[in-house]
Amino acid sequence: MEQILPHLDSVFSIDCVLFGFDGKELKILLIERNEEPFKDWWALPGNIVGPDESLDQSASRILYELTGLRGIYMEQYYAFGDPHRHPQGRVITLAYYALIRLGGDKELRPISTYAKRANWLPISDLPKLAFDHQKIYDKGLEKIKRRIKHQPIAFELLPEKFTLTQLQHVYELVLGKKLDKRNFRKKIVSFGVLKELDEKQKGVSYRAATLYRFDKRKYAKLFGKEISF
Amino acid sequence: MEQILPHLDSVFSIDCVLFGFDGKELKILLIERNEEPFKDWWALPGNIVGPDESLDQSASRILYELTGLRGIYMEQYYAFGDPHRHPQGRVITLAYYALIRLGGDKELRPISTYAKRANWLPISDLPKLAFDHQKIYDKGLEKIKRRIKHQPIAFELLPEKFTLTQLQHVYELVLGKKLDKRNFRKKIVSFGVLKELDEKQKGVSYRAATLYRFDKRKYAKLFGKEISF
DNA sequence: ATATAGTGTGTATTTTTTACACTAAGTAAT
DNA sequence: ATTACTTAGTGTAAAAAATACACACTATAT
Repeated sequence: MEQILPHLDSVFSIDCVLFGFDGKELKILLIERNEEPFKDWWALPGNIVGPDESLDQSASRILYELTGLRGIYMEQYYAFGDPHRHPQGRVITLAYYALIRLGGDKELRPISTYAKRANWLPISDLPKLAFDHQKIYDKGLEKIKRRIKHQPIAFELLPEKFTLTQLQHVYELVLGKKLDKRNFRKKIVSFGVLKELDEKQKGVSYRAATLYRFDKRKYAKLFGKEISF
Repeated sequence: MEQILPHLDSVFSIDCVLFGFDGKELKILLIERNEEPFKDWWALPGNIVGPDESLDQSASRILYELTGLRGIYMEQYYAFGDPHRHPQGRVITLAYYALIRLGGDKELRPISTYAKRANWLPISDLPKLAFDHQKIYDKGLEKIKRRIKHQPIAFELLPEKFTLTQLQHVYELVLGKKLDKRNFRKKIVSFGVLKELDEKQKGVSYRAATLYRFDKRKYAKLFGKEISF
């Protein structure tokens, strides 16, 4: 950390807080750095914005390179630019978040060349993070807490077909509090973005719950409108 | 516009959407550019971030240089970085907004060296703006519309002492719709951030309204909590 | 058949939101 | 001093939304 490092010209990067849900816990994707500075530390995946990329494009590319995923709802939420946040020079980083369903059908291939490894770690037990990444993560969590109350983004964390209990679980994890089952169902159904399927959950050793799908058409109409949790 | 301009290295700037309220209209501060590109166009006031400035510091400095104001609530709300948004090179700009009371006690001195002049123009009748500034402004307006519903920021647009009617007027302008007087008063008072003064409005040719002040201590307690309009 | 574990449902109460109209107070003009 | 004018300031009833709360059902495993 204290060794002499080359100076960089002013550059901008994008760091992603990828929230993932595996059915049980909320996790974020972290990489273990293989290079100075902060060698061997855990850090948010991120990269430099290319000279001819738009910011959103760049974020999508970075997400793709790190996870193999495409078509994920991502949103820029803040710029971090403390002059000393990066020891090698002035690097302003734009923070994006994404919500991702883990496990199940598609496997992720979080391969990044500049990292020793990548891993989904539960947010309940995060290691110390490189740079100001703790701050970036904190603000990201705060953002989705706020946003999940007003916009239907929770579905992004779930597989295509899900049960209402799973959906409630997501809300409870993100908001950090228990919700009443009956009231939750009443409300979420009243938004009208869920489609009840003729299908039941499988592989459980108890009464199987009805599966729901997220209705994109109705979602499109609702988007922009205020909903409230 | 089509002449050859020097190429800039990657840089970041800050552009401010300064919303001002003069008692009647919502306005924003614009400057008329005196240099290429977009010479003679109206543009949002903005500037390059200095090498040793934090972003918020930089935003405060820029606001100060452009208006002479200090201690104004400002917030970064988005980064705009289309690769071709600036004809001279890749310039990512961080958008900040501020809410400002116009007229009254302190006069603004919106002096900027690189501009022919600066002017507060009503948002109901804006000229064509340079660069992607229309987009930046649009998103800023959208942001404060959303924020004014959930956080007590409307006061920033009013003088220290104000009437409830004035406050309602601000809400109506920002939200773009009429509100019911009685319901508005009930609600705004119930938030508990207003202090009723023993003082009346002066200089009006009708019954003078009671003045209110914004109670900063209660505000501090409320801040972070959700309120809802 | 029985134990187990999660599913799925309704109602009464409280709180919040909405809709709505007149009197009071001060100023200006005559 | 009367009158006209303009905005301030107030309450209630109805509707809608949020909350609190408990038990029977169903599928599986043993």
